[in-house]
Amino acid sequence: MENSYLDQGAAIREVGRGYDILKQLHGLLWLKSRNGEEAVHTQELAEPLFREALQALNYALCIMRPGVGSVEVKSEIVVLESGSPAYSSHESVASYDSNQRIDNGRGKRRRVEENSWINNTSMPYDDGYQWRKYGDKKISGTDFPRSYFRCTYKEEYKCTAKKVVQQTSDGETPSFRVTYTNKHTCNFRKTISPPTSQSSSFGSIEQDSGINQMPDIMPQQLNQSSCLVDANNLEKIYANASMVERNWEWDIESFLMDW
DNA sequence: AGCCTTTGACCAGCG
DNA sequence: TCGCTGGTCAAAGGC
Repeated sequence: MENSYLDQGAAIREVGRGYDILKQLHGLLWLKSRNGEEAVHTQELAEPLFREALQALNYALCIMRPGVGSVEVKSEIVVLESGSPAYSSHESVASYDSNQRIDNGRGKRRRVEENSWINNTSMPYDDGYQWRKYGDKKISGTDFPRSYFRCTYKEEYKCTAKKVVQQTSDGETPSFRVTYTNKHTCNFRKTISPPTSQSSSFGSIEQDSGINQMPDIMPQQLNQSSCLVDANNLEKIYANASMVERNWEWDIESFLMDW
């Protein structure tokens, strides 16, 4: 299979998205180190960003790899907490599933011909998008029911994104196989905006422009912090973080622009 | 009131 | 052709 320019464009966008999220993670690390103490639950904030970045990069790799259908990108995040065993590894496997069947109207099924990919994960329900469950089915040969989700904005924005969550193992860190079908066309995602002099409020659900997304953090996660950082301090920290990253930032961004 | 999940029924693909 | 199975619909109830 030959990649089209459209596919390359999509891949570039996904790589850009992953890069952007990693930048935000870098800012988070600064947030912690500059405050000296555990001012923010860094892990709690960083984890969804890691997952988001991995998902974007996995998807981009799927697009870019020749011979789609055999793509298998494995990546793993291990977050270590001092004084405790490794926080569970988070495994993510993206692949196109050429044998999967999808719907074609009420009850119709056919072999996949459009975009779908699989993500094996231990946290299937928080991927930054809003989903509405529309079905639940016990599948023969499996120990756990399969759940069917569609994008919440299906009607409003004709978003055709869907996902199917199948638990594959139980235990302390249960794993799930999440099959995504179709990319989101609604572009709605949980985001926060950096505080500005005009606004110090955190947290909004806004339409993202595709590449300059802010961290995928819910406002309540910030409010749960034992020591809140006021808006002015946070603004300074964001500014400092972006100064530090400027050295390596240009190389990647110019690459993404030239590619 | 509006959005969500649950759940049984329905329907079409597949062997 | 028929039964099994997986995916979706839609009513009902909950939050």
